[in-house]
Amino acid sequence: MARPLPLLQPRKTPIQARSAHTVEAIHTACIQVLIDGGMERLSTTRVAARAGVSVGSLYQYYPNKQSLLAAVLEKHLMHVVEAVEASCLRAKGQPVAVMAASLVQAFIAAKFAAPDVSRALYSVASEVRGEAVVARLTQRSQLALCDMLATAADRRFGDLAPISFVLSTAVVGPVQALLASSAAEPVIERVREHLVAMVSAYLRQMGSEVVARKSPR
Amino acid sequence: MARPLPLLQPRKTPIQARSAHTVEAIHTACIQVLIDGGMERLSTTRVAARAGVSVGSLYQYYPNKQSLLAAVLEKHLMHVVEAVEASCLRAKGQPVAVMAASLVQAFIAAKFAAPDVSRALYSVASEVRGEAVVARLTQRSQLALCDMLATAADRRFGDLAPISFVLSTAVVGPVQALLASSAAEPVIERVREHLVAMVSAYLRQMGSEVVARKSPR
Amino acid sequence: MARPLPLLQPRKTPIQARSAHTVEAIHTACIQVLIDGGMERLSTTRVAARAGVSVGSLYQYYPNKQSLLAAVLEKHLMHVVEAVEASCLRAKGQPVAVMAASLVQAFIAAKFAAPDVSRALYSVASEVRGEAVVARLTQRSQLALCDMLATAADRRFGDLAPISFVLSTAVVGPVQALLASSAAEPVIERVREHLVAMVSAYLRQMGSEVVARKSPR
Amino acid sequence: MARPLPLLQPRKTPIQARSAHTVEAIHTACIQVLIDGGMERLSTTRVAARAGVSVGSLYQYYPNKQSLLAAVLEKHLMHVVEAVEASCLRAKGQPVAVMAASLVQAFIAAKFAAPDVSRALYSVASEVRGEAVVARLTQRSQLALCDMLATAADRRFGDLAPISFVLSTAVVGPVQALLASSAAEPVIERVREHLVAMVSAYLRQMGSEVVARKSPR
DNA sequence: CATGAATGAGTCTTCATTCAT
DNA sequence: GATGAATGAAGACTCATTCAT
Repeated sequence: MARPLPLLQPRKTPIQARSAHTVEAIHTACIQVLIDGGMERLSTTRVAARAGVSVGSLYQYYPNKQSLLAAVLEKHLMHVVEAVEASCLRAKGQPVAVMAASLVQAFIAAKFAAPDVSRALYSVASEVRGEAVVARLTQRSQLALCDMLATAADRRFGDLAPISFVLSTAVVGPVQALLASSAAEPVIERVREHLVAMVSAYLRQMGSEVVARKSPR
Repeated sequence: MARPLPLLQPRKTPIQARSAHTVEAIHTACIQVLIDGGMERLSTTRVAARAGVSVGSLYQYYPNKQSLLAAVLEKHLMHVVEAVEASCLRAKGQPVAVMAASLVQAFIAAKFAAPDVSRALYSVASEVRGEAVVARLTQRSQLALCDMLATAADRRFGDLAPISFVLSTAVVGPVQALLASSAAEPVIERVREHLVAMVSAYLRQMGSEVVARKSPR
Repeated sequence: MARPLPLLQPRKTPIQARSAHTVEAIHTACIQVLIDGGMERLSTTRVAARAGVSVGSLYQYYPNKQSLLAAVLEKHLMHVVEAVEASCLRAKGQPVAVMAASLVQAFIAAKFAAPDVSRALYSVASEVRGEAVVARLTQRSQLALCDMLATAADRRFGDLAPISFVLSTAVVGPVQALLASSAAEPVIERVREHLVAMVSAYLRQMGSEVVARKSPR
Repeated sequence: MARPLPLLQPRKTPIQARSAHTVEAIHTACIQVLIDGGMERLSTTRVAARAGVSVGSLYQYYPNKQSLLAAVLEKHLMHVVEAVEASCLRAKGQPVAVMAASLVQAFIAAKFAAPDVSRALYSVASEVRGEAVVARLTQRSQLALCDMLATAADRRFGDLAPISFVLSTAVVGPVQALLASSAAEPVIERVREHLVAMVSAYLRQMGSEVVARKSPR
């Protein structure tokens, strides 16, 4: 990946800049092709053509098709995970109701920022390599969730593992269904409220109540 | 497509004695191939070979690869839906906690009856044709859920649509994750309890409490 | 072809009657399939289905696809040849202008009686087996033409062979072009007049003038 | 499709040095296969093999089998059309008898330059795509014919459309028949004389005589 | 380094033909 | 005699990947 840079570099890493641009173009093209053709129609040639580069160049950056897909999926899911992590940080020390709202809100916002992209990547996620990526990033989310949950203002939890597992996976079903049906905004809104309610109720249920003091922490 | 109604349609059946066997063999082979190769390695030739029939025979019963996959997916999901429907019938008139337990239990049991099959079919579900099948059967589940929810002993619900939507989709995420990670029995057990708790809490939360009387019915 | 008839036959050759009907149905179906799919889409299965019989039955009457096509082509061309023969008989002893008109008229009428059939069969005619059929029937036409030409009232011909050859082939080009372009009636009419003029002029040119007597034979 | 205009389009040419060779090889191979197997036995695999390239290469230059055939047919017919056009130019201003001779001579020469190729391509011409090519090029011939006929030294014509139509189509029948029967040289010669006579007589018949003056050029 | 022509195994699908019922 | 299920070779076409330029 990190090829040795030639010794002289008049401008800011010109070659890397070019590479970065190419990689970015390939990445975008891959998603485009996926959106309007699905996994079925995706081919390295097509992606390269759409990106405006040669197939050869594509293979310069990705050793094979699978790795390209994995990279694209990873980047997309990374966004989602980062959104979740950020929301976890923001909700630290808050009551579980706030946590639930923050979490669900962040997840849905991230997924619906580019619904067609999210939709297109589901078929990538169910590939062999894709599942590994999903698993890895899901675990990362769980870490952030555990971190957050441990600081809940109004609840104390026993084993955080199953809770974070459920939290990190329970919303994907409904969201996937919404994406698949190209649901309208108000429908999404209503479902989001329900999910907040569900998660909130779940957390309240699973945690033992903490007697409120003056300043929690 | 048109499943034979139990007692009618005497015609065609005699000759189909063999056909039925062939179709069944193809069906099974398709799942086998899917299990040990995934969508990536699934080809009509491979399926036919595994079924011990010629490709030609496969195409006698399915106009193309997609329709074969759709049929296989449909049959599998139908089992799940039927399990859900049965559980909904059984839990009618019970308190929501019972409903939650019944539902989650039925869904997980159905999915884990043949974990590898369930796992293998996720990649089929994310195909174009697959999504349609999923959507159709999900809706059918929702009908059964609405039916059940309307009879809850301890709660009364306003708009059942979003609730049945959430119920029918919220458990698939966790279950999919469990399947993907080939989770061990105790883990599954623990998650199931959590899911029951979550669904139960959600339903209690969304419904307005009914003052208990002398047990209606 | 002529299978031995069983010894007892109460009605008018019942088996043959049935066979004849089946053969006819297959024949018609073959043309239909040809018309709306071309040679490309023609298959024995399709023809049999369209004829309402089983493939097996089709193979009872025709040993293979080629022979079916040859038979269908032959039957069609036979109509044309018979029309030409009839016109030759009618024009016997007439002046060449009348012969020309009679011939061209008959040929065009025969071809345009069912334009789509004529059109569809061109692709059959260019098959290996088809060319043989065409050659054979063309020769038969030439015999009739020779017969007729020898009786022309106003001209005497030397070598009839090349003349009958040219006559039997010169009109097919224009007619084929008209069929291919689905020309409208008035266009066809105009071209027919031209062809009559051409053939007429040709015959007048090639024959040595006969001094008109009182009763030309 | 877009034939390279002689002096323009410098781009792509360098790399095409090889491509050109490949394309040429495919073209030739296609004709070879056609000659010794007919449309029936023509397959892209076979053509590629005969050309000494891979199927993939064939598909790099032709999107599908049909387009390959259309291209091959077009190239062949183009030769014929160009021969006709050239003969039309040469015969401009001559008497119709000369025109007839020039035209028939050119057509027959073009077709018999490579009789097996001409023969092989008849089956291509009766394909769907082939008919379109034939129609297009026939029209182009008609333009040249009209141009020529308008300058006839000894005749003046009314509506040139039907005449050019008949001229451009009337000789193909006899020629096709000669090709099909692999006629010997003297037979061809005799038929050619007849065709010249026929066309000549036709043109004299259809045009109104022009009073010869001091030879207007 | 980029390019894109070439490869050829592999995919889906069709179809003539046979044969057990 | 009729049927139509089964066969499997063969066809059209695709695509990941390589490598000479």
